[in-house]
Amino acid sequence: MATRTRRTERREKPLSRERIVEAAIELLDTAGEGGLTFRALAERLATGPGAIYWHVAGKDELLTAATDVIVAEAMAAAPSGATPRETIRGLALAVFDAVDGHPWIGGDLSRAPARSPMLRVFERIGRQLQALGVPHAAQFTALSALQSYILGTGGLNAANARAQHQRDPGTDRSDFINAAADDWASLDPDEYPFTRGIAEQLRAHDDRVEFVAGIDIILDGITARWAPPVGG
Amino acid sequence: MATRTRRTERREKPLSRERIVEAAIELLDTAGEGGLTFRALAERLATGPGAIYWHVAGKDELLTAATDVIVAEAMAAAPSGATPRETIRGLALAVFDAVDGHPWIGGDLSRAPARSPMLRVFERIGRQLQALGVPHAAQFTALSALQSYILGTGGLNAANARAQHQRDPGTDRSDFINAAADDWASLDPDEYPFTRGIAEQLRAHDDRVEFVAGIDIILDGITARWAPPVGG
DNA sequence: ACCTGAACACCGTTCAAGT
DNA sequence: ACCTGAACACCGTTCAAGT
Repeated sequence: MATRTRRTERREKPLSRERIVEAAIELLDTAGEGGLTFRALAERLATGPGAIYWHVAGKDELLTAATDVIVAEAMAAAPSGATPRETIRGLALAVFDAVDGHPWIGGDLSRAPARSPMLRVFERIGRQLQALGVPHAAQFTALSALQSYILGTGGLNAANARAQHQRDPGTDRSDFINAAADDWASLDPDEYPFTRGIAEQLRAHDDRVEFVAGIDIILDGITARWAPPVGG
Repeated sequence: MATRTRRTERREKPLSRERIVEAAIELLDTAGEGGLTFRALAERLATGPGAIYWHVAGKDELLTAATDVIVAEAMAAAPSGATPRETIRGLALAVFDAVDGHPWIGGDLSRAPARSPMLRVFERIGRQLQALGVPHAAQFTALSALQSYILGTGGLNAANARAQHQRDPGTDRSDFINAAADDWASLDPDEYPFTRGIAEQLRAHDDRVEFVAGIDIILDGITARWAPPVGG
């Protein structure tokens, strides 16, 4: 502490897994998925690429660890609602907002949850399904439907963010949506009557509102089948 | 045609975009997502990597073209059901089975549909929603819910296939599921009571049956809200 | 017009050598 | 125990040169 070596001049804190993951998140948030490089990361940490391998096994593990940090933060912030339905909405929205803020987690969310914070999300949603009165035999099916929907929306939003950034980094989200809506509106009326017809709904929609509407549709379907109407 | 040059000896047909995409699909099906390489592809086509760039813009376009071929084939094979609900089931299952047979399309399905065959899938599903009696103002929301769910399941299945292949290429699907179920069953009862409780349902479930159940749940929710009970 | 294949500018990862 | 950075074995992509 008292002696100041060249190393401590270049780097305030010693290297650690935590600091590496933190730097990786910064890099991913700033430069996108393509920005996470062992060389860029090493430069940011004022070391060589080899040093990182002492603390993490490889790039996959690093990305997974970064995703887990984001999800765990989102979980900690998720409010507990007054009803099971509101709590499920809150948990689902926490995941939605996490992807919105860090689109690069979208691709990694679907990996086998194993012991990740994502397992905790679905544990909590599952308990609310129980509270809703879904019988034991139907719980796996009910949870699976919600899981596919939530992770699917995440993946879709991540893909959209990527496409938007790739087409023109300076472009706004609403410009991107408007371009897509224009595209739909210009489709052949004989081949795509339905898609043409909802082009203006695409233009005017709010991703977050649509997401919650989907959650409610699925919960309606679940409760109609399995939960007593008084409980829903 | 009559003269036989060294080139025609090494390659029966001339290079073409179609042949390149076809070879890419074979490579992806055989060796997985990591197997698609311009060098491997060039070798298979008995040419140099540069030749491929004359016919396709780059790797992204190649992967997209390959995905589109698989989806288009799946669409062509999708049967038209007796009711709107059965037709939607058939279309959704066609996508499900396509991902099952070619897991590498899972990651690419969520890209902006633009003019891809995927747009045709959702056009057809949308028309069935119309036939079901979903009013115009709710059609975008209803379709979005189905879309997120279908693509989400696809992404999840693709991720599972990847994880399974990565952990142990020789392992069977049921071994993989059993290992996950064992994992769930061994979780801390205080922290994960719900997940523990559905471990045996995970072990016994059938992906395809669960997928259709989810489609039905969503359609129940949609019809309960928007379609007259006689029409559902 | 189409193909060739060496070359360029990157990657993730390893590893002998240092402290 | 932890770090360094050159080196290895790859990539996608380009491009001068061929036919």
